[in-house]
Parts: sequence; C-alpha cells; structure tokens
Amino acid sequence: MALAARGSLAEALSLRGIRLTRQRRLLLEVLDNAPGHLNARELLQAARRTDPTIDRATVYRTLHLLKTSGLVDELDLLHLEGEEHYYERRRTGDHVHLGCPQCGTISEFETDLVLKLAQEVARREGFTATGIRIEVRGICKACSEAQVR
Amino acid sequence: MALAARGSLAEALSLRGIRLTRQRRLLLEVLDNAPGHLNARELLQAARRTDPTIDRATVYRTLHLLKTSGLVDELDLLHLEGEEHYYERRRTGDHVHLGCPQCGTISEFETDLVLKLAQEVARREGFTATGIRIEVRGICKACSEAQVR
DNA sequence: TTGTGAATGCAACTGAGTCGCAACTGAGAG
DNA sequence: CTCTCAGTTGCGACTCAGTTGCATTCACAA
Repeated sequence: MALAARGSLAEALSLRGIRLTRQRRLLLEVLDNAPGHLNARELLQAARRTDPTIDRATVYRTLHLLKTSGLVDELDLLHLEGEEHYYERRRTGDHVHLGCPQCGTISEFETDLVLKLAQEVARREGFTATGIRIEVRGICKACSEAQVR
Repeated sequence: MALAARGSLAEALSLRGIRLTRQRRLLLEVLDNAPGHLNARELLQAARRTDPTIDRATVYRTLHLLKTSGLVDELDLLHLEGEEHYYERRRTGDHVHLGCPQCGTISEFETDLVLKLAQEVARREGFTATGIRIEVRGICKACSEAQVR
C-alpha cells in the first residue's frame, strides 16, 4: 500500500506494460528520492546501499527504458561536473538548467518561455515537441557579486 | 591575404593571444567550411585529408580551447546520432536544434525566444548568460504527415 | 636568427556505456 | 496456487570517446 501510494513511477511503468522487477523498483525509488541530479554511477552506488548485488548494466538498461518511456530526462549539465550524463524525473513544470562554470553550481529556473517555444516551433515549423532541454551557461548572481565587490 | 580575409576564427584566436599553429589553422578551416555539425572523429578525418599526420589529441585539445574561448559550441544533439559530442561555430543568430528520433534529422530554428530567455534569467535570477543550448526532441513535419497519410 | 615557452605526436591509459550469454523471475494462464 | 516462458538480470569481456605524460618540434617575440 505504501508502495502503491508513493510509487507513481512504478505505476506509470506497469501502465505501459513494463515488468516491474525488484531492481527496477529500487532504482525508481532512488530516483524519486534523490535530492538533485544523479549520474549512472551515483545511481548505482545509491541503489547498492540497499541491494549490493545490483549491476551496472541493469542501471544503464533501466535508464534507457525510462528515457524512451519519457519518464526521466537525460542531461549533461553543460559538462560542468564531468563528462557523464545526469538524470532527473520528468516533471510537469517546465524548467531550465542554469550552470555557472565559476562555482560549478547548477540551479533551476521555471519559465513559460519553454511552453512558448514549443508552440512557436509547432506553428512555424510543424514540429511537435515531445521534450525540450534547455541549458544556460553563465555567471550566477553570487559569483558576479563576488567579482564586483 | 586570402587567409586573413576569410579567417575570422583564426583572427579571433590571435586576438586572444592564442598561438596560431598549422594544425589549429587547419582545424579552424575545416570547422568553418563544414556543412553541418561535426563530431571529433569526423573533424579528425576531414583534417587528415589535408594533413595525414594530425593527431586525435590535438583535435581534442583544440576543441577544448575553442569551447573555452567561446568560439564553438558543444552539442550532443539529443544523442540521436550517437553518444559523442558535436561542434559548431558559434554564430550571431540564436538558434535552436530540433531533433526527430523517427527519421534522425536534426534541423535548426531561429527564434528571438532565446534572447528573451537570457533577459528573463538576468532579470529574475541575476544570472548573466554567456551561452544557451536548446535542443528540442519531437516529431518533424515530414514524419507526422507520413503518419497521418 | 635565435631562445624559449607553448604546442604537437605518440602511446598508454581511463572510464562511461554496451553486449552476449547462461541463469533467474514476474506475472499471466490455467 | 502452480506452471511456464518471455523478459530480465548478473557477469565478464569488450568498445571507443576522451585524457595524459613525455620527448620532440615549432611559433613568434626580441
């Protein structure tokens, strides 16, 4: 019951006819409870704290599944933190990632310009957007204030 | 003279005090004349047609240089074409990449929403954007027409 | 023309992500 | 509740993009 009540990702999966294994359930739980963005290695490490036998390949296969099901988004966060990919649950609110190379911080920013972009692309180009990834590189407020000081 | 007249990238480099070697000149030329987006491997192959001795490491080091100088942008084109990175000269007009997973086509789309986004991020967040990468995944016009048919 | 710090080629390395295969298991049929 | 099997997992080997250390070469300022 607790699982069913909280397991929105799990629910979404079984709705799509995707078999819900112990490993997938665990990975979904970790993704759901993760504070920020996780890469594959971090996801594996976190999952292994609960089930030490889970394998790297399973993590990659599950991420692939979730990506193609549209349940998670893949980001690279402008490679400020490394060369790998990062993953986050797809949410309802459209948001943009702001990355500051000076301090390495990634923050998020909600704006309806994302929706407007999807509409403009549809209107002018006949292109039906299913996912939009926006990553902005620049100097964050804290860093620019520190410089002026 | 011919070089100086066309070599805007080269010019930009020497303005920044970056030494202009034979290899860099060649890579810049290839990037300038490339029809679309190139990944590191393609850039190396193209450059080797002129200078077969140029090395992979030099390509990566030069790309790193151009990225941090803000002269080229790094994209992954939503990994429709592969897992590597793609590079393109930074241009004046802001544009967005549209990728259709069905046919694998990447197209471009110019819109002033990019500029508006930069302004909104600055106004509401105090974040000074230096580069914006927008990649839209979806169904292109041709594919959606083919489906309806 | 020369001196020197920066850049190159080379070869070895790193690490993210993939793949084939044998063993295992979720969940639907009975 | 049990049986069955396609789908999934763990494992180990593999691929390949990108990096690094080092000896050699080169751009360019003086």
